Amino acid sequence: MTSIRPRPATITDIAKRAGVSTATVSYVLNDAPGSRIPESTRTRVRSIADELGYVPHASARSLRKGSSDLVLYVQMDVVHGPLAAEFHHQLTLRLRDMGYTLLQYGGERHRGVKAARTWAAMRPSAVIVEHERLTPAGIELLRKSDIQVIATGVAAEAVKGEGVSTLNMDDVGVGARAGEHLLGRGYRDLAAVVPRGNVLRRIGTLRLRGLQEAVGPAGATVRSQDMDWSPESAAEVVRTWLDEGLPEAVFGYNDEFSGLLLGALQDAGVRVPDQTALVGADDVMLCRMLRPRLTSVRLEPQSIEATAGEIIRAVTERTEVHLSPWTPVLVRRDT
Amino acid sequence: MTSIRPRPATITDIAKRAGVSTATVSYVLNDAPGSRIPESTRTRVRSIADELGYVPHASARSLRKGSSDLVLYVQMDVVHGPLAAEFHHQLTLRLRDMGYTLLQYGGERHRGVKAARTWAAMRPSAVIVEHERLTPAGIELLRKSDIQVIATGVAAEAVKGEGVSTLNMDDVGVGARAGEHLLGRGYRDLAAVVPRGNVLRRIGTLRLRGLQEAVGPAGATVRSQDMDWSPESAAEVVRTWLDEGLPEAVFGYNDEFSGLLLGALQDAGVRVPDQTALVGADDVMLCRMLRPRLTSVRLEPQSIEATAGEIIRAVTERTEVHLSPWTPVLVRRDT
DNA sequence: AGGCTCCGGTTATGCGATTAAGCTAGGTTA
DNA sequence: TAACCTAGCTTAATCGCATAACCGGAGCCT
Repeated sequence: MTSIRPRPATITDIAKRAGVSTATVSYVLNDAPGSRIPESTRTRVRSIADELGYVPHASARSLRKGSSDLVLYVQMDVVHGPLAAEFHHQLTLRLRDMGYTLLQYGGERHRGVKAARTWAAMRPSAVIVEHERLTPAGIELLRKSDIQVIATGVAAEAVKGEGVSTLNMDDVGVGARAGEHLLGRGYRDLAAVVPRGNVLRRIGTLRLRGLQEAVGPAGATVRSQDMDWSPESAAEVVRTWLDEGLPEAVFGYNDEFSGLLLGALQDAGVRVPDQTALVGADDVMLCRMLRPRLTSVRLEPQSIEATAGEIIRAVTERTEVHLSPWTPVLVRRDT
Repeated sequence: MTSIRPRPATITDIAKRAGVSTATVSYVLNDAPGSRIPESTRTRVRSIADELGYVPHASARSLRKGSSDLVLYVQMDVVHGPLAAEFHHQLTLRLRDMGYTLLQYGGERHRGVKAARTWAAMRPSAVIVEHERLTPAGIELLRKSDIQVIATGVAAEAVKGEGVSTLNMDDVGVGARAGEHLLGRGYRDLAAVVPRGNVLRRIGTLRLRGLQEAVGPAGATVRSQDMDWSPESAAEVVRTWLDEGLPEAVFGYNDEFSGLLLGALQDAGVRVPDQTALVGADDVMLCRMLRPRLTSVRLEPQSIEATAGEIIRAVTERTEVHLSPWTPVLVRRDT
């Protein structure tokens, strides 16, 4: 019952059938410049290759050539906002044009040396990875394998200066923009939530810091509170506010958390924005689904194309680049 | 200025330093069973490997072994809902436990033979891919390279019977469940929207069909309309309804589209659900952010673990499996 | 003394591809 | 007629690794 497993065709197979050497086949299929092979042979080789369904073996090729066309994008959370999605897409296309293959690896949740070993085993040209996953030892290991490292995410700058490129997200700026807006509207008694969970908490803390730094000098205060991504948690937060006295304005970390808060506020009979203003962040479609429509801080890409181009430069020319290609901008709506 | 590029350490480097042959190194590092190498040599080799930051070259290894540990998950859109995300994560972990590496390739938007060639070049053990990207010729090419094919998505069954495994999504069932619910509540004049765009339109059409088949026999009618994923488009749809007469109930394709419709309905002063009921699908968090809370049809995973297990079976044992592991279930809320 | 076993390795080969360096037959030129 | 081209290939080495097969010496048995 064990059917014979098909073996992918190799240049050797083609060579045999065409009655030439593998070298010739290789020259033909790669259109090697300067090789003197007549058109008749070329067509014969090519048609046989076609007939056999030949597909070059990428890793055999890169093993021989000693260079890799692989770029690894390490990211475990598949869902990550429209901005990142667009960026990822652009990057993929442009890398492909440069002869690279961008593969996303969402495998392990691990970090440091262990993670670096996994990535290095694939011998990519570069690894694009959230900076939280990097440790000095991990970076060292990657560099020993001549793999470019590009750190992304919140405060990617933190790992700067070790031969690592960075792609920074100005989360402090996001908070600041929210703060400036609320201050301008005359609010002084502010509140903010910070999400629980490893990665999110970091981002949240930075956004909170931006908010505080923006409103502090004007004498405004910010109460902050942890929150989970659930309606129950939102309700609890709102209950605390009702107990302590409703803040004049709330910065809800991002649109999704703000959406939960808005629901909870409405349940509690709080009029938004009359009694309490609300600002989200990311400016996702949700903002325009809710009534009242949610005011938000969006990260405006300065130029996704240009950014992708810089990343490419880091990969191909093996230079170090430091980017922070999103400008936080307030989008004012009803809340 | 051209600094010398570091060369990743190889077993040859280790062998030289340790004063043994590469074979010994290989045996040691792979803990080859049955080889008789004393502990003293083992520790020496291992510590040198460590010192050099040695990481095995995955593709050299698989080239030699003649087998690939790569499974390719071809998926363009990074954002694909929480269900798909969870599934992807499970799959990754379980495949890893079996010694496979799941990589996501979102490269090209292309399909058919050209796409198949790209995938085949990486010599994966299996390719998991939306069935829309597969053509008979493409499948043929993959099979020639001994690559397992697993088709996913809407009506993946369409490509059944060619040695291809399928992972089907019961979108007809989603529509049906919505229909049954609305019928049960006594509505007879229904409306539905179908998203524009290649992939979404297919899903939408299937959900619509399910709805129609469920309510048709009872004499209910379904008006359907195209819609874009934008507030403007939602407003236009609502305007049409106001002109033609408000439907008693609406099936909004999914939660996101329903959210937009809800906003537009509220803007038009329509009371939901009193004047018009609304049912979404996917049961995302958004449902619990909106007020009124959105009723939705969720695809309940029968067992993500079991499903992942079956996929693994297809990959490892090279068998053909056909799965449809999500059951559509109505989640009743306010609308 | 000769044969056997076991230890601690080594040698050799090949996976699929690339590529520098040959090599041969036929034609051209001095 | 000999020397020299050139077209059209082929040979062989190599990338990093795995693995079957082998090998020399020490110790033991008969």
